[in-house]
Amino acid sequence: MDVQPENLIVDAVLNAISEQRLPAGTKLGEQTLSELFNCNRANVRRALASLAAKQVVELRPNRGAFVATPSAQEAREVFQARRAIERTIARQAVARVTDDDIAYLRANIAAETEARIRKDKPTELRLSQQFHMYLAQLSGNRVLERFLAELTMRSTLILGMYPGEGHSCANCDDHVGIVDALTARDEELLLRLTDEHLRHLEAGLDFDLPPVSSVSLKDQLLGSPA
Amino acid sequence: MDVQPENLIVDAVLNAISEQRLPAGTKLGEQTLSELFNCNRANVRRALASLAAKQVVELRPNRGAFVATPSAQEAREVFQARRAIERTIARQAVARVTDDDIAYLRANIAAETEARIRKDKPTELRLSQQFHMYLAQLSGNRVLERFLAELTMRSTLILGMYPGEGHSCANCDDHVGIVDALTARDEELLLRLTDEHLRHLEAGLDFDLPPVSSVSLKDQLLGSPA
DNA sequence: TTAACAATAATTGTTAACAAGAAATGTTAA
DNA sequence: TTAACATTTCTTGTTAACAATTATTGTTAA
Repeated sequence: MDVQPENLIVDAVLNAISEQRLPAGTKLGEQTLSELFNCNRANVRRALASLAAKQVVELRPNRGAFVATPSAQEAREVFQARRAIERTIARQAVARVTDDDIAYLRANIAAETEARIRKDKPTELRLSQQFHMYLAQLSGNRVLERFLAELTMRSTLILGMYPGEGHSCANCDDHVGIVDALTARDEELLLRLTDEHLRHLEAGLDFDLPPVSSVSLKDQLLGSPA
Repeated sequence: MDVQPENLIVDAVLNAISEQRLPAGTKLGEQTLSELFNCNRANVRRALASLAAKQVVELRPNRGAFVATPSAQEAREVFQARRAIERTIARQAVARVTDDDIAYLRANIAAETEARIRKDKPTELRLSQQFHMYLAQLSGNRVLERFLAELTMRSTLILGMYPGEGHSCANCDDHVGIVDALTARDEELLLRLTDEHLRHLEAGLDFDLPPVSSVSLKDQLLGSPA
């Protein structure tokens, strides 16, 4: 059995968003995608509908599909939802985590740190998301896992739209603390650190400055006229 | 601007599931729906894809669309997710609730109680779901609201599949307690009652007895051969 | 009667052509 | 040069016909 082309498209778009190669607002034309993936438009439309259901793509009637552009309000809601969900995930994870899991998580953090030093932002972002999603898998609750998958994706979009100070180091540090709490099976500490970690992320956002001027071709071709 | 037929279909199916007129496992044929709603198959397929994204419909390749049949494991996951989400919703609600909201909620409970006495199960189910969704709206968090909409829908399917004792009265009583806690702005009590309410619902399920034999025509035509 | 097989019918999946709408381009007049 | 308008081009939305798969029915042989 071969892979459905629509899933290929969905995964490709999600990966691109995960690594911030696709900025918020980018138009996803049907013909463009159908040529890129050698498939007909029906598959493209299914893929776009699926991405829209995940709130990662916005479908404007007669206008086309665009990478979602979360507002400041949505950003707050996303992070509040993450706190609600990751709290429960953490409680489940601390009860189910094995030594192998902890080894994996530490390796993940090491790779993330290394990516940060290499200034490889895409890899760093992907690994950070992977960290959260691994805990979600660990929880054994696929409903929460699916919800969090959507929320981390939207979080990446939000981080791309409202980039405050680059607090990537703080991110790794937080993750280390979380794994330490997991290792100690200290639930109370884990819950506190998880909540604080998400608040750090949210606090680092800057909603004021950039209305994120159109990322049109002009800027990409001529560079920013400082 | 007229209404998109696909949204009509989605709403109709969701309403039917809300009132348990559509049992889990029911086949949703494309032609059947396209004739019912006087539209072409493209609209039907979009609607079914949308319902599948909400986890309310299962799409089996080359086989068609069926109302989802949540397993016992999924049921547990759904209720755990609800506890996570409704906890945060309750915290937001208690901070934002107005007297008008409380009046609405009490009227809703009254109607629910009356429906129970009338033995009007569909209305009772719909109103119970409405109660939870009103609190979700009150929270002001549309992400959580959307998640809960999916979860309440799946909960109704679950209640239909694994019906334990009819604890509808307990349901109303729980709701009364929740509104009382809201009225008193007693957050701690509210959180406790909300959590307990969801645990009551889950505890009332009976996973053992009915593998829910095919709800095929036979039973509907001949009745159960006691 | 039952089981296996064959033929038929019905349903889903795919494709391409056409219609409708929006964006881009080009033109004209102030 | 700019602004408004008309034309063209491109993109999305819709429809219907066809292909492929599955389910059903009918038949035959044990």
